[in-house]
Amino acid sequence: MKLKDFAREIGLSPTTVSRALSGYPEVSASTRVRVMEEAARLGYRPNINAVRLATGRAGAIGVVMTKAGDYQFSEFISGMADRLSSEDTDILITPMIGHDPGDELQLYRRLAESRRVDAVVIHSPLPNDPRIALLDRLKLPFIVHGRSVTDVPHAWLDIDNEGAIRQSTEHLLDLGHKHIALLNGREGLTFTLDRLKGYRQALTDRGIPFDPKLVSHGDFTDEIGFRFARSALKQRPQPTAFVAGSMMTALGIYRAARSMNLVIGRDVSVVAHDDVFPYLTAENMVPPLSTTRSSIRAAGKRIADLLLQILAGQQASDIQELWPVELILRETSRPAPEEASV
Amino acid sequence: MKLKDFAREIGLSPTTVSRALSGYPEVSASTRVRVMEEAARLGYRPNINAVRLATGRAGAIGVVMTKAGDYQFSEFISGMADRLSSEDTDILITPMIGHDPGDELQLYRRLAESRRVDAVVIHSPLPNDPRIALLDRLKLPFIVHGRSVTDVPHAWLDIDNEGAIRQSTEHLLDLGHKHIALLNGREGLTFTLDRLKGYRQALTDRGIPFDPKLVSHGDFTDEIGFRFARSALKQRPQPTAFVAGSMMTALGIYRAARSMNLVIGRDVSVVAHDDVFPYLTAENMVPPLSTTRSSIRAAGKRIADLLLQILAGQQASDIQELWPVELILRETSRPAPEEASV
DNA sequence: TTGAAAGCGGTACCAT
DNA sequence: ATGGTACCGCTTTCAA
Repeated sequence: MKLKDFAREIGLSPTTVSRALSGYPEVSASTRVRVMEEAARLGYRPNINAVRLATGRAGAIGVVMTKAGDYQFSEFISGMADRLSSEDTDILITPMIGHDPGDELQLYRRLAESRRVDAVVIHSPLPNDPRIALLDRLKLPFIVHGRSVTDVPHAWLDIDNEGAIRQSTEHLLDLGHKHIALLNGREGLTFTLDRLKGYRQALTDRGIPFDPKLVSHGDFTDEIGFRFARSALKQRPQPTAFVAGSMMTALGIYRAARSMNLVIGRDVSVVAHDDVFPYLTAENMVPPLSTTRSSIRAAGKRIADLLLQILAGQQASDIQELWPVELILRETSRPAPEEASV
Repeated sequence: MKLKDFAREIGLSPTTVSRALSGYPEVSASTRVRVMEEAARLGYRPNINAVRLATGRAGAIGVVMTKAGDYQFSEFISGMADRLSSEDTDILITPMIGHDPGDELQLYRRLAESRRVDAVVIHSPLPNDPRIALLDRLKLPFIVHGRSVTDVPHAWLDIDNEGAIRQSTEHLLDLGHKHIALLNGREGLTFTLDRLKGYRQALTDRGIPFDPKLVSHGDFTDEIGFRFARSALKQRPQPTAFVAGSMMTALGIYRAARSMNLVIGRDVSVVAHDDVFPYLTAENMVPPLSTTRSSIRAAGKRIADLLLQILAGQQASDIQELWPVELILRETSRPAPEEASV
């Protein structure tokens, strides 16, 4: 059933029906109620494509699937979905084509040109991220999940990566650890740099020298955690503690320690960052893992909310949220073992 | 730039331009080439919403996010995205509202009515799944990832769950295990029933009695794996092997065994089903995990492909794919320990 | 092979 | 408060 038929059916003009259904103020309350009831009864629904063509709105928020196999992705999306379920806005997943950084820019360009999304989310920004400059130029509204360093004013939401890692490192230093390894994210990303900053700051404050051999970069996989932890644990002096970027890398560290007959929480301390996943929880690990915690699901939810605000006219450059991160002590951060002669 | 302007610009009618760009046969080759070149040069792109209104196509495939925190979700979506990146078809994630089964049906109804997707994917079907009957009635094309048991003819793609678990169980029986526990999926789902069937079949074939206390149901989380494994390992006779539904439950079993000072691969054997995740791989576990393997990413890719075929006119009821599952032996499936006096 | 014009199903301006 | 109607930008029938 189309608007015209429906309107005729209930003896009103298409205009009035459209207004009643869209919540315009100039319709009388009684008419509105009647229209809504009739619509429900007769099962009338506006054709979404017609609405979009007429209004110019796409009714969707775009998310580019940057790379395969990011296990944080679904939690984030799920958070967005949570917020958007009450709106008439969908999430549009656009596959990343090719592998060059240039391909990704091309993708955003096409997304903007095809007008199939009203706004997009940018993940894992670089300092001075070219996507930000591009979207600003294309005038496609966006919000950055994470932070960049750029002159282009824009909306962003980030967790306090620097503070989180500083806290973790300080906590381990408090426990007497002198050789603390850091499993950082992919090189070049802003959050990776922020984490390094937090780590170095904590060391500097205590007068502990920075040793680049104790820092690694890479994706958050169990594999990379395992490899780096093993090689780090073979160094002398042996590190007595790890600050891990994610739950997956922490799993790798556990595995590496076991493979070398070291006991987590006794020989080796670990603090990891936990994005909070329903299927793998820090308190359930053996031993329970000390973490800095920040829900990526909550971030997705809030980001959807902020985008809706931007689309409603809110100034994007006014939106900047830095979320604090909570350090939760469990059983993997323990006093450093006595200095052994190695 | 709109079609009209573009057409005027290059001295042709909108009709011809439209046809040239959409690959209609009646346009002369030279005209087509010229139009395409000019379009690229002048940056003309059809407005997607206008196309959709005119054609009635939504240009998107819908996926309902059934529940939060499914770590398989992003791999599957990523596979779909892979196939769709060359098409003008997006993936639309629709958040699940509410928690009743009825809410989900309502959601599909709205999805169909709003015509914002051309087709949908159904996950985790029940035998005789009501969603299938509904979509069939609503005439919204769909494919089932998994299988149902229904009179409604429909497209589906599934892995051979029964065969996979039968193989795993037989393998463990071959190794002399007599008490094999099964960590199955959520109760009532078709794949859960299929897996149980495979397990029981293998036992029956060897004349081993079925013990319901050795079977558990639930989500694929580390937590559930841990809990069930611990309680199973406290039973007498103690199970000497586990067939696990997922990598996450396998992690839980590893953890449970360690917490009871049992050694995986010696005291306790494990075979798990692996959906293949880039961030957590069976060969990297300690010890490397024997698995039945089937890529969920490949399934997503193929499902997108099949949906495109259906949208192109292929008969949905002709599409039924059952994927075999490969058993890969690593170090966690070993001969049963000598019968101990307990 | 090309073009004119009537849809597709709404929204929103301008009247009343 | 309600209605008439010109768009929104493309596709597709029909005619040439």
